[in-house]
Amino acid sequence: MYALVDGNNFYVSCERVFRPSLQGRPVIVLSNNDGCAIARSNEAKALGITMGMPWFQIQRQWPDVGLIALSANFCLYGDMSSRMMSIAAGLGPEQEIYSIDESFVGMHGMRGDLVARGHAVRERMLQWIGIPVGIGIGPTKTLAKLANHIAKTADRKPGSYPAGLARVCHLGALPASDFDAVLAATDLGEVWGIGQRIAAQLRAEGLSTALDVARMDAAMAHRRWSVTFSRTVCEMQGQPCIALEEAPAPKKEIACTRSFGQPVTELRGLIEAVSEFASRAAEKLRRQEGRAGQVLVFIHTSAFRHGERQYSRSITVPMRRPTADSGLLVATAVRALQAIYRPGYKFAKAGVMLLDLQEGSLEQHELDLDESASDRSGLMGTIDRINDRFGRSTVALASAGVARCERGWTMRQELRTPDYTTRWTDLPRARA
DNA sequence: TCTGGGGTCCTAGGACCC
DNA sequence: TCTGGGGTCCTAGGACCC
Repeated sequence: MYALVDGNNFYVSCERVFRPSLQGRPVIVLSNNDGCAIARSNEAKALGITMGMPWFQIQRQWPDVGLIALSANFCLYGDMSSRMMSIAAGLGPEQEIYSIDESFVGMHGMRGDLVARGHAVRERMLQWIGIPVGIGIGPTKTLAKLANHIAKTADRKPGSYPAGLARVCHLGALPASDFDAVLAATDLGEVWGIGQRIAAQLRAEGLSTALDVARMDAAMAHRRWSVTFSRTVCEMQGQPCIALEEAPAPKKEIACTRSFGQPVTELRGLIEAVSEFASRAAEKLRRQEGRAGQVLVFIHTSAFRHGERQYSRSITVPMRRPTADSGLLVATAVRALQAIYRPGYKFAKAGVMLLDLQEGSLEQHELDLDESASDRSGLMGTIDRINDRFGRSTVALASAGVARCERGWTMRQELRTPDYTTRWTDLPRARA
């Protein structure tokens, strides 16, 4: 058996822990640049605000409903996430951390009442960190995920499912007829692995529910769609095809990309942005002790501005040898940028990706008489430790721009809450 | 005026090889 | 009139996830 523990409206719930006045009100959390909604409280969902809806449109459509919007505070969410994961780990012997607010737990060989155990962990989560979660249990990860959806929906919309499935739902414990009835009441689009495209194709075939998917022929699903989708069908039938991954695999590519707070036309601004993105990506790379063999840089204008001239280009540059040196990666990224930059456009977004990643231990050395290319891994380690201790960009490369306030490209975050749990000066105060 | 960021996997088709 | 067969590797693009 597998369980999936998932925070309800996670980012909103994190904010509510430190601002209880947000309880019961429509609250949304906005993406970087305060661009669009990426988390919604139940009240905001009930209003009709959808995932990814642009903020300017939401303001226009719901001007007078007391809606509270907050800029995303990923420091806070990341810290709350690790607390949540350690409590979720109490559910069973194995754990996979699947995303910032979701964790699969392997419950193989566990005896006793798994539903009661789920409720106990859920209560502990509420009491210890104040985050409400839903727990789904099933014989495969896909069914656990579906059970989680049912647990949360039954909680939020009474009457949609039998009340006993709310908050903690164990699909593996249901009699066959009840199992079928619950799946028949669930849209196929809710199944993990079925996105918009496949959902539309299945509907065109006359299928509409999760039960219809569970009754498909897996071999046919492979022939007509893909192996990936045939695995989804098998998992819906209770046959595990997707393993629990306890240790996170090293990344195969690392990206740092951002939309700008304002359009950028000058090369100078783009150089600053690309320098910063490349060094952020290099930091992530060193954290997994990897080296990059290639650097990709892209820039593009905003596809949403229909009246304006559009330009979009990317370029991939190989490194002479794989490296994790910020200086080399930044210099390469800037050279790549210069090759694709064209004046006269309003650039909206840029990004750097590190590709062809390899393990640091496999480094190939070469006879090198050029001192400028000497090994600076010690220096990089020192920079990383300083920035870990004193905060991001305490030490940075000068090409990323020194006067932060003058950089027009940095993102807008006008509605950001304090870093309650990760910065001494932001600690909440308790009054007697 | 204003529309996020970071990933993975699979497939098809072309290049290339013998 | 006639023009092989089989395999691998790489890349771009699609689809999916949160």
